Amino acid sequence: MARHLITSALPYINGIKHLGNLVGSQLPADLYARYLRTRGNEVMFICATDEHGTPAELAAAKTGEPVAEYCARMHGVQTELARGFGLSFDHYGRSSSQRNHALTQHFAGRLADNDYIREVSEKQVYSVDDGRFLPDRYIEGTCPNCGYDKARGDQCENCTKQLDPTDLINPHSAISGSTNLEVRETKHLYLRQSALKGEISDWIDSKKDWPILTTSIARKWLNDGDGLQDRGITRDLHWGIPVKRGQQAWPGMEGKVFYVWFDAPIEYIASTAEWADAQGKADADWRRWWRKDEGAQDVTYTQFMGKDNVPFHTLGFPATIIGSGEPWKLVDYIKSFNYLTYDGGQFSTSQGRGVFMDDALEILPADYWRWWLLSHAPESGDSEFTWDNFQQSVNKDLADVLGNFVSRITKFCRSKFGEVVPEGGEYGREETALIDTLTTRIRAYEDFMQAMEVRKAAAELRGIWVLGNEYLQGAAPWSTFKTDPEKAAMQVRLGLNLIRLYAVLSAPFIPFTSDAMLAAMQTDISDWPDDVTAALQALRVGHAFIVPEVLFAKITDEQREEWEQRFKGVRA
RNA sequence: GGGCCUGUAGCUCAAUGGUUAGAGCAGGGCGCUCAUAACGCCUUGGUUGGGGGUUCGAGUCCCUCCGGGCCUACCA
Repeated sequence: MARHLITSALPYINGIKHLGNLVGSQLPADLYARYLRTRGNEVMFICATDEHGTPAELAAAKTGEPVAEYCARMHGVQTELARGFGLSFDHYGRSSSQRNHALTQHFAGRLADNDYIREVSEKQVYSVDDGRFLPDRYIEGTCPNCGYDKARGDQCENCTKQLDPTDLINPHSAISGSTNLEVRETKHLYLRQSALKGEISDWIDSKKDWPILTTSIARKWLNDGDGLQDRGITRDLHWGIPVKRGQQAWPGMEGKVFYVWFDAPIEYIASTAEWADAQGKADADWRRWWRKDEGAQDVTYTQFMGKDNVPFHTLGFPATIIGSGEPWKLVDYIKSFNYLTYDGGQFSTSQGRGVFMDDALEILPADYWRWWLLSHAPESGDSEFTWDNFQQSVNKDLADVLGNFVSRITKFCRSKFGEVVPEGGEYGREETALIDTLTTRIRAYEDFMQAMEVRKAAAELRGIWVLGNEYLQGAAPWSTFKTDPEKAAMQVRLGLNLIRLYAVLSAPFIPFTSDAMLAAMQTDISDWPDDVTAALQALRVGHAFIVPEVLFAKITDEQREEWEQRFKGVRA
């Protein structure tokens, strides 16, 4: 039994995530975790909310809540939504946890001890009226290059010129509008990534099987310009992990916190510790997933993330781990995704554009979304969500191919034999042919799942569903019943067993429906079909079942049009 | 500006440099009547964005042009 550690990129705390966020990390990670579990592996699937940084403080200020309360509340909201989508985290932690405080401070201390930290004194813009230093992008003004009056301090969106905040004409705070800005001197810690460039570069080069998207982004950062740059890992904010050197005070760093991108990946580890705490387990129980000297040497660690997260996971976090000089587990495989776009534009949390997780669950069950998103996962390039495509795909795949298959065989059985697996008849040529084809396709499905080829796995699974309809059409029990009822019984028995088989195979994609299918078949036998012939005999003669409700109601044209209108603009 | 990704049927996508570029959906025809007007079979549909080059052979490699997207280090 292999051991698999799986992490999904941490969703940021400042609001409800949209479908693009979901499909870029949490959902495919869940697919993989569920698959590996059902294949008998020991799995630790970890996620958490990412709670620090300026946007969290501003979001809290907007609602009038203290930031700690805001984060606690939003963590609760996101936890419920994760549950609603069937995300099977072993633990959904918080980057603001005490575990993460201690670990982040520990890593900083180790990095300092190993001379991978340097102090840098720099000048930053301070907004007197806001009472805070402003990140470059929170300063607005007129672009000196093109005259655009809403240029940001890091870049002008209009002419794309890169800017320094001090370049702006009439600079003002993007938060309050205040022009009462001054440049102040402040001191920060930098992680000397440049000193680790060689090691990180060699490590990336050794990953021959990683997606091009992952390695090309990493190489770009490693080799662009002067190569990998040192990175500031502290900020002048109130909300965050106080800068400490291990458990010691860090002279000169009083009142400062670690940069959110320094502590967020460490939360993968901390969240596993939170899991142990929540389960009443010992430290050794989480450390065996992370410390190669305490049991993690045989762990396979896979990370899932959108492409925007790749630099921090290929460079920053590995630099932290390598630089610590301690035997923490480095990631073995990074599965990265492009973006899902919405009707030709971008999904946007800040602009409220697109479909958000709460809206999605309000209008349709989770499995509709899981199936569409995973079968259209943006693996080779950005992919687009349109209501038309969504309606067509879901109706065809789920309602017609799978749902209707379950419906037709259970209802036929009920009308001819009752709600019980019928007796009689033996397999003939058609049945052995079906089993051969099923076996071939299930093995292909396993390969795609193992390789995290999400779309191909979905297509293969769909193909397996189709085999059921093909079989029924050829076998035609409604015909054979008239001349050879025993043969019809055998055909129906096989059909009913296919439902159970499909429930098991489909569980990683559509777990709720899978449960409903098993419930209808009144069985909890969910072993993986290593032997298809045996798997198709799980429901024995005389076993009672229930004809289930329609598994997937179709999306009507009226619904599609209504949703198209409803989600057209921006939401408040 | 620089870098990376991408462009294949009406749509969404496949195709270690190697038969005649394949699937699903949509469209057309036939069949079936168990089923959510569902299912099955057959079928139409391509100058692989344009142009050059390398090769016995290019969707695939090289050059160039055009279109789309992303990143470019203080948002996360």
